[in-house]
Amino acid sequence: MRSFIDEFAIGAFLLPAELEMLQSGIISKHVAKGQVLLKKGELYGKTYFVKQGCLRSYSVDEKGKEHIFMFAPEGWIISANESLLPNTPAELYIDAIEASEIEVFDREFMARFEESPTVPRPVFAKLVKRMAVLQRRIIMLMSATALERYQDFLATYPEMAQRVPQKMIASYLGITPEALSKIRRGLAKGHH
Amino acid sequence: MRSFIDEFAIGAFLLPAELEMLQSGIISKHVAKGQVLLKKGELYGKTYFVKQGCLRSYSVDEKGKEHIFMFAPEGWIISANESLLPNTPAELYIDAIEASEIEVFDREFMARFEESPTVPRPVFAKLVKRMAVLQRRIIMLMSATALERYQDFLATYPEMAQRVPQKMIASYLGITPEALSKIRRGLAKGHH
DNA sequence: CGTGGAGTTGAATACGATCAACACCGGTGG
DNA sequence: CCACCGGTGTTGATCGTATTCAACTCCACG
Repeated sequence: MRSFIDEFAIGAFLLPAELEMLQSGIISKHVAKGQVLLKKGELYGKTYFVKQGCLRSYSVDEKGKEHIFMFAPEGWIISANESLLPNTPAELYIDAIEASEIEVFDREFMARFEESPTVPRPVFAKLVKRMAVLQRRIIMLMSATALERYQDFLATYPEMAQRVPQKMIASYLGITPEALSKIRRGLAKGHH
Repeated sequence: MRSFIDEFAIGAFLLPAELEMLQSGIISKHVAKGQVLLKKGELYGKTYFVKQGCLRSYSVDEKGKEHIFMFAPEGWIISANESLLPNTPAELYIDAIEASEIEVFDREFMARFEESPTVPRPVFAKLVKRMAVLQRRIIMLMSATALERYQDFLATYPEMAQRVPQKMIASYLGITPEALSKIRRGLAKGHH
């Protein structure tokens, strides 16, 4: 169960004193399944690193329907506004879909992070990788059918299909649970 | 017509010698309307800064249909794989939809950039802002109708609606030109 | 001029949403 | 231990939105 500091090799960029100060801004905690960590509109949107378990971020539209923006299993970072900017209200909800061990980067931590005139490359690299994921998702949403998106999801995140309930996969794919059920039926039939 | 160096105040982070070296890796050039700058699959995907004019990046699906990933008017940076990683094949096409003045960051520039253990905060901040744009787009694609997405596009990029042909807006919204035409008719009728 | 791309319109179609009903567990409490 | 319950997933009927295909207009540009 690696910590954020381990995962990003942040230590290598800092003096021991700086490292300790940074660590003091990171709070480890346990969250129960279903626990809501952040609600849309909250200020000082915290950022979370998942050591164990799985979080998700999602929006809720006018009709009360949830749309999952991302899943965050072990090793992932998740925040409520993809902008890590301070004082901007969260755009998403975040909750735990499994009992999880997480690290919380609080307001002071983010502020300290903001002050630095440069950003460690591993952090930048992680962001860049995530951009690629989002880009791919947009292209898929624009050009692929629900079936194709589901197959792509299975190929890209085989483990998630086991871990999360089907209705959440549907929510992530941008379709209804009923539609996903029918797609799966079609796959089962057509396969032999 | 600001340059990349101006726009991101990169100069403030560097010694004069470093700055000059950096500038030597940036090539200014003029591209004609319709000119293709980068094709999907090319290695060493270059990155472009738009001083004047407008570029776009897009994918082409199996049926030959184009899907516009982003427009890049003045002051924007655009690249073919959102990952600025070296040696990864471009995932998108890039071309000029207007005659444009651009700055090209070539392979050496990117390599030099990659070597640095840290990233200037303005560059990071720009990336973070773009993430927020992509996040919003994904939520819209999943939860909003074509009409809502069009209205959101008009509100968010009022100038683009004037500059680019309608079929490209449709392509950006993830719908067909016919569908957009009908949506516009509906708006015109319903409005008085 | 005339030609081709852009936009519009209409008819037929397809894909996914909605609504409603039901089967299938996995608890929880009697 | 069993009965009940709520949540998850399935199925079918119907509806709506956007696609596809084809025809036509209108310019911009050669």
